[in-house]
Amino acid sequence: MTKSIDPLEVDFRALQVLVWVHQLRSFTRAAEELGVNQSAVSYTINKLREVFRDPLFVRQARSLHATPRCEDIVIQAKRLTAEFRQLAAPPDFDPGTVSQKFTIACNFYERVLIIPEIVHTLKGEAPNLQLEIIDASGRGHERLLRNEADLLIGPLERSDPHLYRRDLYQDRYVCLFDPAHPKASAPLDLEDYLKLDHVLVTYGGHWRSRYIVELERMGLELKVALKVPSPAGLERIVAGSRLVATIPERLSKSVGADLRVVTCPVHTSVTIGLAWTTVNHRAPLNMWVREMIYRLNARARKGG
Amino acid sequence: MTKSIDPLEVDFRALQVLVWVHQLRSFTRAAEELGVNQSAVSYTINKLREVFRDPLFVRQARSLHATPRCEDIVIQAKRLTAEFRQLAAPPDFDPGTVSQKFTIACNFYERVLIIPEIVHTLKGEAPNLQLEIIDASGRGHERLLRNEADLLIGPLERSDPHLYRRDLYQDRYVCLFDPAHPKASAPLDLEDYLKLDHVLVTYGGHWRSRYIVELERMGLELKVALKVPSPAGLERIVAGSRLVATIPERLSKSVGADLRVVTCPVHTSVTIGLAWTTVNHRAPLNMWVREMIYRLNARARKGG
DNA sequence: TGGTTGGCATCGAATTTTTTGATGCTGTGC
DNA sequence: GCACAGCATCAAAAAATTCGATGCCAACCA
Repeated sequence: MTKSIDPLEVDFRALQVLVWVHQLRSFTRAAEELGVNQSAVSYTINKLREVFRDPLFVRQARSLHATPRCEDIVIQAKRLTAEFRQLAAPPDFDPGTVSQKFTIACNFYERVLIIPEIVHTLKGEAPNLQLEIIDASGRGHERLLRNEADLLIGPLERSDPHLYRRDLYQDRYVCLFDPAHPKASAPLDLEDYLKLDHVLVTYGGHWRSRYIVELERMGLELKVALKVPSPAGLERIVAGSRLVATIPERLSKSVGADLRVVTCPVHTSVTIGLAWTTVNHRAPLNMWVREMIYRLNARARKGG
Repeated sequence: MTKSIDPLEVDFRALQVLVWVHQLRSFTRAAEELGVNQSAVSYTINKLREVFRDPLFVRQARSLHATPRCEDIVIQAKRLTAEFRQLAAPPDFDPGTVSQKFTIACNFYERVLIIPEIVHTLKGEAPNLQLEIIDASGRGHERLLRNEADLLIGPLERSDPHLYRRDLYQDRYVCLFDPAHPKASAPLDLEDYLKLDHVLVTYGGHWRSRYIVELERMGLELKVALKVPSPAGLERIVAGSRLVATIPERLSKSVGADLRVVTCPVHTSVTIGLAWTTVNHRAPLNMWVREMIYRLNARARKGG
């Protein structure tokens, strides 16, 4: 009779039935309200009676009275269902209130060209966001998969089956010369290019710049006079020297201020894009940040 | 595919499955833990995926990763299930902390003889209880059924099918005389009793004292010289007069201080008891109060 | 006092949901 | 490239829920 039913097999619909019966003081009308048979309501209330070990509702004279315990349970049930509903509702993402952590992995290029604007906009629209920029160190994919970063911005090569990606724009390569360099004024052909003394930016990790890959594909090789891990300080290296550096065009706007910029004769380009994992694919914050970055780069995408 | 499942048909067991999968990072081991088939876990998680419109768990390389939304949901799910468990658990009633309202209906007799001790004990053990004593006005049953009172203490007559009851003790009737009254010293027989001038305590409502009912049953009638609604002030009415009052013995200890008390020749007694409704039958507070009152009257019950 | 009625309880049948066991599929590690 | 781990999926079985009909009880009415 008073067999102990595991409380866990109560569902929120049962609580809903309880609330309606309590509200309407009638099994029959609650059943109508819920669009089910009266005996289904009876069944549900009986189950709840066993779960709570309490009569919940008793008939007194004409009307149905709720026990004190029932009153209590109804109040809690309303709260629990409301909270669960809210939990189940598609999270109405509000940038203004998010206070989550968000980590972006990227490298020098993106830190100089993309990140500042992102940070500015993000901090403006989501002031409480705990934003962190980490160095991808040429291992962006790995860091994504380890959940060390929520989003990777960088030059994307192969399409990794584990990652989602979205391209932002393509960037051509240009060569940086000291303005006094003999080849600095004329258009540069491939033959001349190969004769120059090059500063090679390795970008640290396993990354190999697209123009290097392209040259290799053609069976050619660069005369590398100096290797540097990043374009930081590149300007002062090239200035006043015979060295030539090949870097993405957009980067030259930043680091090539007083240098001569000439189109690179190796016709290829690097694709800058976003990458993320399935874990974050549907996360509202991640989606929102992705969308924002994509929009911020709309101009660059159109070749600006 | 993304069909919208009503969140209300999620039960707490499903949330439990979610929590275990999250904990163990494995459908299979969660299934073992829960003692069900792996495909049942898969089924449940799939249902939750539809409810929450989120993958919840994604496989990445070797391991199962939880989405950010999932992390959030798990935290909430733990809280909700814990709260529901507590709600479903038989309420471990603690008098020290109850702060409910509790209303006792009774009449003059009980207010004088029983209530003071009850109030004292109740306030001692349940300091936050909001206790209210209301006058039954001879309509105690009615007030109970209307939930105006949680408990009725009084002389119980017929056994009302709607009410539960528990008897406390029985009280015989005694007669109060002015000490100077000629009949005050000797034992009183029925013949003399009927010749006396009586003060009849009506107790207000529909109540008829048991000795009156008994006399009636014998076809006898009292010479009523004065009717008063309650024993309040009875002492001063009887003192210095020829009038005789018949009241329950225990009451005479309070209101008959300077009067002569003689056993009433109508051999009957009134039963004082508790009455309550089904609504409160299983309510812990009500049960606790009932038990306490019963214990407090243990002495009286043994004829003290 | 007996008939009528409103409303919850209960029963067997029908329906729906959940579980099971078997099998498929995909990515990993050797 | 093969074997394995582990989730997905399928059909059948089991269990839970709902339905429609009916029972039953108390209240109300004449």
